[in-house]
Amino acid sequence: MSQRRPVTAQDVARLAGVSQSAVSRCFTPGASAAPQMRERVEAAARSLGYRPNLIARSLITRRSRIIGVALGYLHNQFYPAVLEALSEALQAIGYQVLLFTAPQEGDADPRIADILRYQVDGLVLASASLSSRLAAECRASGVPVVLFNRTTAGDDGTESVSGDNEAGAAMIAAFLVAGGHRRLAYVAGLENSSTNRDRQRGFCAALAAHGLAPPRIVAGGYDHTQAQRAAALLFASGDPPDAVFCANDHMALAVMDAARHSHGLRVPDDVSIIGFDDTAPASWPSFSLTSFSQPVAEMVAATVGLLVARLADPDAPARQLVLPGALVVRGSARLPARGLVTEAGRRIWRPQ
Amino acid sequence: MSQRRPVTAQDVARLAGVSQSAVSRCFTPGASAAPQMRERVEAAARSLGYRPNLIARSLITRRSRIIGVALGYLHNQFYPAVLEALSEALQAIGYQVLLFTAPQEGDADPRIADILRYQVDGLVLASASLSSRLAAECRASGVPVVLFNRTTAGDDGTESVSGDNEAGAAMIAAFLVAGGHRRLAYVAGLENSSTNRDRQRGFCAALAAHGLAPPRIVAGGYDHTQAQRAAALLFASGDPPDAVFCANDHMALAVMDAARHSHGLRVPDDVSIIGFDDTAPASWPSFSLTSFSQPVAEMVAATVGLLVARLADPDAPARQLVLPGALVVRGSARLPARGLVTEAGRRIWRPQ
DNA sequence: TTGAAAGCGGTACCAA
DNA sequence: TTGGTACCGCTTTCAA
Repeated sequence: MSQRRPVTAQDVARLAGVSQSAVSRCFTPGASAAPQMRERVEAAARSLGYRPNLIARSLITRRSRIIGVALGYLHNQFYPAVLEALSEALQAIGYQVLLFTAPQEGDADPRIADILRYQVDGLVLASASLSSRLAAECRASGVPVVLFNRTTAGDDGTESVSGDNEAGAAMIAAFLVAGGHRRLAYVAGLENSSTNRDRQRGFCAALAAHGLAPPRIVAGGYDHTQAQRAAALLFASGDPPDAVFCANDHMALAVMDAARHSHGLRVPDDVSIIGFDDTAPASWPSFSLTSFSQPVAEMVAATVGLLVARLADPDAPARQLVLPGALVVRGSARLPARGLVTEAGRRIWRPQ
Repeated sequence: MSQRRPVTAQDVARLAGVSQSAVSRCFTPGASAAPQMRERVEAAARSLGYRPNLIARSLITRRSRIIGVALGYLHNQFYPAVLEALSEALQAIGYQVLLFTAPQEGDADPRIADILRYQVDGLVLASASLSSRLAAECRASGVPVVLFNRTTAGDDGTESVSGDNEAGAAMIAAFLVAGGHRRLAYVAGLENSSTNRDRQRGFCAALAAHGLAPPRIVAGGYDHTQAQRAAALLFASGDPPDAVFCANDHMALAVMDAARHSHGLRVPDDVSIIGFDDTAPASWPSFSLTSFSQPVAEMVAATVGLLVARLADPDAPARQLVLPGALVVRGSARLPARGLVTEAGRRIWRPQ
């Protein structure tokens, strides 16, 4: 029998012969209620199929137990992995994820402003296409915001959790130089993203520090198709690179495929390719991609930690967390003579 | 200035010098309000940064404009693609997605029962690990439920949208037979899933219809690692198959990688491999996987359509939609002599 | 067209 | 420990 009118606490109260407040108390963890009454109420609730209405509850408690999560491009496997981990972690402490997908291009701000009307208890912004202004706006309205895998340009007090993009990219540069490469290229991610800015800066600065010329830079937009075009630009040119650092794995896989199948190059014999993120496909034998690993589990845990802390104390100082990663060495780039170590089952590079 | 107390319609009313109900009307699409008042209210709302509280609204309208979406394993690229499309489609008509990730193993029912307390307007269940009992329970509580990429065992009246798993698998069998294969294997998905049941049944029945022996069946659990083990079982055996149908792409990629890199086999010269779903990586040159394409866009549109229809009329008859797909032919399986056609830029197989 | 008032389904305070 | 009651922020009659 499909019941049209949902069962309310009032219905349960009537059936159990108690007041509605008593019913409420029976469903409130540390509230006072006599065992016998609690039993009667629970029996009534069970028989009616009563489920407390969380919407009504949050109206008064001013806590929805919902965290908004804004994501962009789910084709890059990094994000599904993040989303799954984040959702699991939040569910484990009694929160649900209200998902918000932002188009890769264009202004997603007006649409995400909507999410605030749902009274989310917090917000995780993991899309580069969301402006920093939006983040500031959310903070102004009192909603804790954590930027994930991105930072704001000026340190405007928005909390963030990210990997060490600059150090990672610098390590990749050092690794390639140690491997004897001299003609380097960088396939860039989204121009306006903080991750791309930091990775590019770290890579270029490290190359300069090693006395090398700046890398050739081609746009990849963190996009698979665009990265294929970038590969064509690089490999069909008169002076092809001997190593390519791609700003993320998603593009690196495209570049590797193009190198091998469109340009007849051997990897790493003819060209070394390195990615960033260390997503699952990087370890697949077809790719065996050397990549800088972002510590997804730790980043997610840190994000949840920041959220929880701020929920408990809205005036806690905002922190910008940068979590260290590791260069996971596989077969897509020529190996340097030294510095390779095995740690926790992964082969990583640790110079000196 | 971070405002602790959120702005309410009452605040706006006071500032604009009108009643609170008037403010409400100004934010209700087809409500009556004099242009001049509307202007005053909008100005006041703007200056205060007022955002109608959707939680409060849904308490009275009994519509949350939230759709719950339950997903399992996001490592299989099929699901991120579905989630993105679903979220976009729902956002476009003013709904948000409340995400629910179910562990691949174990009983996720108790945790998802929670989602009902959020008063979702509808539910999309796209995880095999959710019981049909749960679906029935949701329906009983009056929440429209659509099963996505799965069906219930008995036709118990739960709506569903799926690809034509049986016909697709049968077509794959016919394709392999036409390609001259005789020693077939099937890498199975989750044992208790409807998709696996249908694909296995379709494959086996078609083989039998062609007078072939039943395929060798090994368990893959829709999991990448398990599929690698399945490949080892198949290729290291005394009588390796000359063609393997994997119940989804995610496993097919693992099997292909194992075939090539662990067992020294050439694809498709030594063994043909076919998948199901036609996810993005299938078209990557490294794999060039022949796969039965599930029409994700159409499936998502149909799902949203069912939801909307049922929201409008809860008593509409429940429908089980099965959407046709196509066998997208690439390079991972030997080609039959005839039946290959190009359609909308895809090479597909259409026997007679 | 506008405002007053009655809820929506709960929580939380109060006095009993 | 219990029940009564005043809200939470909004929508929706109903009169004016």
